Amino acid sequence: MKDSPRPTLSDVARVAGVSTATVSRCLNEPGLVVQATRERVLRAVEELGYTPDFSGRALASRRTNTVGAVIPTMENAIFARGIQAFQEALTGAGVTLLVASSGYDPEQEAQQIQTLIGRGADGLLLIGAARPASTYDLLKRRGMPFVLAWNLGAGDDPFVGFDNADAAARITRKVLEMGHREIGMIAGVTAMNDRAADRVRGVRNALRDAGLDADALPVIEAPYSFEDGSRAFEALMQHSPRPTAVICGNDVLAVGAIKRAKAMGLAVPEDVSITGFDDIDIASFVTPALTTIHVPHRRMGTAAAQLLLQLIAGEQARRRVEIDVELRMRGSLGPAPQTTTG
Amino acid sequence: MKDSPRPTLSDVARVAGVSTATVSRCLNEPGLVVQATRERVLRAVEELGYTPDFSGRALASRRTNTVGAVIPTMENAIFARGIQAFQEALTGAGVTLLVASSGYDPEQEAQQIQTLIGRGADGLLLIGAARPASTYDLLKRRGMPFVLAWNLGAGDDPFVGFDNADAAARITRKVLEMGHREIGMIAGVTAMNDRAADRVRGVRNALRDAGLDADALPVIEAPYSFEDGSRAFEALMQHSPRPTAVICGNDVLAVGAIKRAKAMGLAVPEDVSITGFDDIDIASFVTPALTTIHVPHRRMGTAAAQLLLQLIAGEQARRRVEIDVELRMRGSLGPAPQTTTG
DNA sequence: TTGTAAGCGTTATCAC
DNA sequence: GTGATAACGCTTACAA
Repeated sequence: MKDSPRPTLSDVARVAGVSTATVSRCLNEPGLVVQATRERVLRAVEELGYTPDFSGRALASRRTNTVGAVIPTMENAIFARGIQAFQEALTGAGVTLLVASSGYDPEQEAQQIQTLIGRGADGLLLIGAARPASTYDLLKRRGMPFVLAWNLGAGDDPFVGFDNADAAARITRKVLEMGHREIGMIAGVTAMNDRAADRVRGVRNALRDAGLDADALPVIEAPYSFEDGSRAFEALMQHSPRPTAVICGNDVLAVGAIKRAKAMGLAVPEDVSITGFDDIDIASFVTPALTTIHVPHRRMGTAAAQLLLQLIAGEQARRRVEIDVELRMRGSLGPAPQTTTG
Repeated sequence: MKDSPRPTLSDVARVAGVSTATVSRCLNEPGLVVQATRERVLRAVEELGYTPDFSGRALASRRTNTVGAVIPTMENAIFARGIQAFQEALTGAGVTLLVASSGYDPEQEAQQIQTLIGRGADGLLLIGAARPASTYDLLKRRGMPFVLAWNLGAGDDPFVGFDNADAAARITRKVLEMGHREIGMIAGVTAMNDRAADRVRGVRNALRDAGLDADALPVIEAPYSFEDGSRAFEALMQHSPRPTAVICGNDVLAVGAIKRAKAMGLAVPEDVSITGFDDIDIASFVTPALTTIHVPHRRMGTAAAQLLLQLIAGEQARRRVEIDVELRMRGSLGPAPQTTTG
């Protein structure tokens, strides 16, 4: 069990008594090689434990069969799900996925994109649409196929996503419809996150459309954790007048809010309604279950893979794929309580 | 904004009016090049938007500064967290991470390992210790540094993990200490998952040590989802005698179990106690909060990165890093109810 | 059907 | 300090 150096194509060729070209053909186009030779070669491959070297292959063939994805973080359940599905779809097509994470930092994202290009990625998956023009320039100068996901793309950039602002407006209209007028929002951190920012914008739009003062909406931003959702909720309840409904930028914040509401002795939804966004597993498991926007993250990942593969293959494809999201009405949103001050 | 082919080292060399060797030096050992030349070269790099080609570099230098990780799935929160930390630590050291997922299938894992070796990974992170001997052979024949995580390694294989069986035994002893004698278990799927299997074994060991019949322990296996935890709980409650405590193989199953218990009109922990494992965020957020085993997933990921980097560098290192896990006593585990038939 | 040989983009060893 | 030039492991015309 000693450290043998990695065997190369020529090692295999020597052992099998053929040329390197034949070995290469056996591995890539077995049909071009006669059975007897093929068996001899494969036996040598087996014996030496040969694995093709990716760099050599990529360099010679100018193809990598690789795509890259730059996501903000794996610790967000929605990306974990979506990327898992994205990967499964790629694997099915014989393509390898390289994942990098940017920590929501556009500079890091640009850096990671450079790295992935350097690694020969045939195409890229990126999250959201907001990034420096320089990053788009880079992509386009290189003719690098890319797909944006989890949001709509601007211009004619290819995307597989949905309108975060519109969805947020939809859930807000529902809240208004239930009679709420004192509304607060717990948003995800909007800096460098167009999805979070769009959701805030959507809520404001809906308020404005209903003739309310959108600027008066109290918004507290919070990182993606139950605990931060809880804290933000408590802070929001200090606002006067106290909100009867709290719209959250994602389900994790909403679950945190529900928990704190209960701890504060507020009944949900009798005293205060709470809504989420994303419809991750826990949304239907929390009590009361969360009224939220259902986003089919896995389906989005799969569709993104399909589009990206088509773009890479240079096939004709619908470049702008809008994914349907749905309002899921559950127990956490109820009618506004009767005001006692009438 | 047209598709320019990727510029190469010689393009830069030509534009800067120097040799490719000089350009290479500018990028890798700037100290070896005089300032004036360096500036000229860097300007050319900038102008052309040159990015080094990874394959060419890897081929020539026989180094990749890349490590690979093969995890079962990104959809499990504990891996998402641990891998995120692993990646951050690597990035800090200038090393790129390639992530692949195996779907808990040892054959796919072996396949992914081959791919990562082919891509020139300098080292690998693998989850758990149970895999075919052939996989270990492959690794060792190649002299490929690797680190196992989330479990102890056998022999002197390097690992950063903890004793799943021991931890499960610990929580079981606590359950026994609270007076429970009718115990049931909801386990993760144990096929091809040594962590899940070890946890079942640990529970049985503790029962045996307490003089109970370990073989009589009702165990239901369930996939990693709230819903499956719920279903398994309901099934387990049909068992006679009905368990007064249900030990779950992970927090997700436990949260599912708690929810169903409430829906069945059983108070937790008054009527039935429920415990988890992992201590993911939701464990402290569910009501009642989950008694569970706290595993520092991020710390494990960071430590795994450190060990792997040391092994790759050929440095002396403690190869067997056991991570401390702790029993977190919370509301979901209470004293056994008094038997009415006693 | 198989072999020969010319690259692919980089690094690294020599000279100069 | 800088420039030729030979690898690195593989694919792919083109020849045989």
